[in-house]
Amino acid sequence: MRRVNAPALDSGGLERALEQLRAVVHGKGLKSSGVRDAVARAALQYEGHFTAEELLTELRAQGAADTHAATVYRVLPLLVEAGLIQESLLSAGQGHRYERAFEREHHDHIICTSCKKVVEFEFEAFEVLQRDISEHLGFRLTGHVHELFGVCKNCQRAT
Amino acid sequence: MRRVNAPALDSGGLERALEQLRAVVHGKGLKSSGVRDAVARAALQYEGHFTAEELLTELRAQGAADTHAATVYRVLPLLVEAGLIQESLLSAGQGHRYERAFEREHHDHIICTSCKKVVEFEFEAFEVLQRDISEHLGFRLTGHVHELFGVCKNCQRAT
DNA sequence: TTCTTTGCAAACCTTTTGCAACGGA
DNA sequence: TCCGTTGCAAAAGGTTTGCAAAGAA
Repeated sequence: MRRVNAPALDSGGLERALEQLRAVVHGKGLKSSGVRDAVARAALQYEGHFTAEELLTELRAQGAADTHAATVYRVLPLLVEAGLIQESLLSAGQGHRYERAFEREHHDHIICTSCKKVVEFEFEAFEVLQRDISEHLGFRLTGHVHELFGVCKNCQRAT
Repeated sequence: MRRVNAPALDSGGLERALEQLRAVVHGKGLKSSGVRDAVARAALQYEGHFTAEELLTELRAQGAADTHAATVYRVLPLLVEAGLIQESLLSAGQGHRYERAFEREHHDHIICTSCKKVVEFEFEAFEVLQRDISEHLGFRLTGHVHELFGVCKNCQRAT
């Protein structure tokens, strides 16, 4: 088991990601667009987890003042489909959350219910067991959600 | 690992559950009520997973014609607090889902992404590993969400 | 030019809240 | 009687959609 960190995507990675997005977009018979690329860039460079609303705020802070919420909501599923981001922190309620998936390794989350801190980790044994179980139950495994909740060291001490 | 089934709650279990609800309610300085008990009964007897809306439909089908959605939304968190039901199928999107928790063992879910079938299972090894990991990361584990997605045997064949 | 994308506003859906009437202890 | 509960309607929060103008190929 090990913690997993999310180093920022460098400009090369950003380029590769946008390239991948364009490939998917063209593959679907759609067109590229500057606005969509801007949303993708903001999502890829966002540090940590974000909602549509938070991404919009970030976009506006970056100068894309007239980007509209509806556009962000329209672009996010495309970015998921292209593998640039993925849904995450499903249990957080109210508002879907996303995080970068492009050039980032698989991981699960443990969340402090007191201070909301999120630690990301990877544990191969889980992955193996999940595949075993799925097979036993007659399923071909395609994905999973695995979130742990607890109280972190800091918050335990504070009590 | 084993499949876990949810046998219906018999009238004795129903009585115990309502008793437990009353205890929690009184413990909070609140009052019992017929409407709340009716919502609890419908929730406890609901087969499978349900949303607030679905529970409301069921209630009305059972003759509680004037029960209002707002009431259901107000009662559900109480039922969770009293341990009669729990949130479940977080990943299903649009609308919180619940299932009975009272006199029912812990389990996780695997969902067929094609036909939406849900199989419930219990795997002690997961529980142990989760505790280990949490400890390693400095957390005191208090809960988790674990949902697997895949394609069930039937749907694999159908392809 | 031909479609797709975007901004805008309105619609939607689920859930929450204020309030007056009702009901339990 | 006192205070919590309920129905109702309105509001709120997140997301989707119809439409005309703007943009990509």
